[in-house]
Amino acid sequence: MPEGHTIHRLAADYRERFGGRSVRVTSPQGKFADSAALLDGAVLERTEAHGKHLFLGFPGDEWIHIHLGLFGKVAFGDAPAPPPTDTVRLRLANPASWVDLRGPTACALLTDGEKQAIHDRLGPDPLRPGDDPGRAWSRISRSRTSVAALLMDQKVVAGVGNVYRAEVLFRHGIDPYRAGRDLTRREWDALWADLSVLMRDGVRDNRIDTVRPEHTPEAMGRPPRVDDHGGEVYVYRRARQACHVCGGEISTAALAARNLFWCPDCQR
DNA sequence: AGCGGATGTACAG
DNA sequence: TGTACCTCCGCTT
Repeated sequence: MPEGHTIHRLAADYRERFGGRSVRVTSPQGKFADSAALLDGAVLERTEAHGKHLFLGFPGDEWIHIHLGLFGKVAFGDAPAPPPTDTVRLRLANPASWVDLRGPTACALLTDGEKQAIHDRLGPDPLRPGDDPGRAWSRISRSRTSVAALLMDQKVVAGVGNVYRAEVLFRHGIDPYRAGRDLTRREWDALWADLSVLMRDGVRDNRIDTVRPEHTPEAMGRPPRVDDHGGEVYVYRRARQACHVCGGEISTAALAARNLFWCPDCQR
């Protein structure tokens, strides 16, 4: 699940169910138990997302910093909460709702300064209003690194993961191995604008859909595809299958320990 | 029962 | 560049 859209959605969901009220804070698994005890009963004042980082704000400029990593999961529900299992790192509960966090890469109590340090090392986020794509461009335009690697670098752009990377490069016909400095400003601005729209849709729908209406199975006269990850996409995890647009074979390769997917015919 | 992956990051060298 | 870490699920035996 977790690319930036998931985290922004979580920030909104935590706010809606728990914001502005006192919350019970526990760590059934124990790894966050000391901090949970400090916060138990405090009011959740605000929530915030930057890229894949989630921040839950409590009085005194104290923040729970959550990063889901690859495996982290969050589950919300209506009261009464079920008995927690021993993998629940963090549970929030109030009379109406509960939410469990499992398997995060990070769940820690931070000061305002420590939180600021995280913001400072992240690039602009297409989902944060006012974030400046020019900051990303200044790095991209000077880099010999591939645009595929740059899009995954959270210091360059915050929130893009393996699915949005593959999909946005396909939608713009860009070869993932092209060097950042060989991108034009126009191409970058178009990528950024597209990411903003795609990820905003992702927040709304809680899934990633990137296929334009004219390329859906219905529009192309194909059988509806069997969907194995929750959204309709052009290339992500479609290795050796037929491209929705040109019919050619989708390629895959390992790039920095992640699987890259692209259509060599459509992306040059 | 046991394995291999997975929308991620950090650190060692 | 490799490896460790977090958890769950679906596949194979």
